[in-house]
Amino acid sequence: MITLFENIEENDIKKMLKCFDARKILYKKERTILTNMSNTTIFGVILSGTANIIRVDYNGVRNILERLTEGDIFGGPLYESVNNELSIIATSDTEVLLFDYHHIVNRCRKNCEYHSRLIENMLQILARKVQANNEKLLIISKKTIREKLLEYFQTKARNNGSKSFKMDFTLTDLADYLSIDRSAMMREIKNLKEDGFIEIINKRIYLHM
Amino acid sequence: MITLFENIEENDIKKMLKCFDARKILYKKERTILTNMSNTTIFGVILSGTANIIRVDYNGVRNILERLTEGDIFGGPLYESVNNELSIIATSDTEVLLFDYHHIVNRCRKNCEYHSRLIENMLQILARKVQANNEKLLIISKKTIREKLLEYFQTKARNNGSKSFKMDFTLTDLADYLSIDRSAMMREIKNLKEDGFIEIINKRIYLHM
DNA sequence: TATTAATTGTTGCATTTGCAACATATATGA
DNA sequence: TCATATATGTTGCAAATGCAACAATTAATA
Repeated sequence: MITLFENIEENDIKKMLKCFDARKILYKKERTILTNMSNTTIFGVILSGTANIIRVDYNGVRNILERLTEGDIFGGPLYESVNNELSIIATSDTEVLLFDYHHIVNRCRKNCEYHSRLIENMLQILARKVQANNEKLLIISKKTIREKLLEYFQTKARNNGSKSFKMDFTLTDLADYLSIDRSAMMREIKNLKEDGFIEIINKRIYLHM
Repeated sequence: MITLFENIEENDIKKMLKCFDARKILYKKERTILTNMSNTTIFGVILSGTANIIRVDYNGVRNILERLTEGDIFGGPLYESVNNELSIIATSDTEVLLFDYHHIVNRCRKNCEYHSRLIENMLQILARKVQANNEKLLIISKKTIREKLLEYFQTKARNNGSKSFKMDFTLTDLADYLSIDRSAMMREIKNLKEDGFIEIINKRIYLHM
């Protein structure tokens, strides 16, 4: 899986980060990495750890938009025209690299050769993000909770090249990720078990279909 | 709005398209531009016209994933791991340019200078697509039909820099876009009107909030 | 290890939604 | 222009969902 600095010399990376005025920051679990991202060009890369992009609306309803892990990118330009309710929250101790998005898109005067490589990496990462977004759209576009769960489970299993996968969400978070009521989801998971579609053995879900 | 060949000389574009073995094809309204995209690297640009990316599942439920207009890109690599139920359908007479995605990512031996420009344009387009995807995710992540409609209307109006916007979907298509039942949506639109939230005057929606 | 916090599991009930089946209006094409 | 197709609008009803409130289990931490 390509990362932003793939195939760039250690030395060149250092130079670039200096040129970008990049800051490496460690966020403790539960801390807010970014909020109110619209109209900023701040941009980040997860170096280690995990984070969630969440929306909490005026009713206090929490929605997990996306789950970020090592190598993932985030920041203003990707949510530009989007409203101001988004935050990025560390879900474990998480190290991020922050800098201004313009440094990626606009070459500086020096026009370093490795900048081309950076842009190519960025392109790949964005293509992957589009893909992931489309996957999620297809999941939550399903009408019923049952179908959403099945589509989610199948997608996870497929990406795992298997008929099973390890849950990386708590069930509470999964409900917020799928934008459904938790208790209704529990009810449906129970149904899926009873109907023999799935089996859950300590945090691993097995698909029988 | 950046297009794929922005800032590339007319002549260079011609050379590139030859090198890419690109085909320009006209699809009549309602014709299928692509289906079964997973595991292909076929890639396209809309030159003129409009198209929808749709999913029709085993129950015959139609879902409009995305609406494509001039300058938009589409194709295998963006839906790679996604299932095989997707199709791209022309919604008006539509001219597209088709070629293999590899030509974008992998520079050929000639290593033409304008290829860098192409990749930078592609990066911008992808970033915009990520943004658009996130917008849609935030809309359909709302739990109720009422909230989905309001979020959709507000997003459209905001992108229009206004308190109103022109509908570019039929209501039937809007329901498929938002993944909700059409009749239930009509009911809710009626409620929104009665509650004074919106007003619809021939295909233009005015927000009063 | 004891205490507290968080997660999982369950249920009744009101509300929302989807579905089916219409009527009406508007658009399209022979 | 007439006939047909498509889009809009409406309703009753069954099914699915969200909400609230709770118990039981598991995890976190003082």
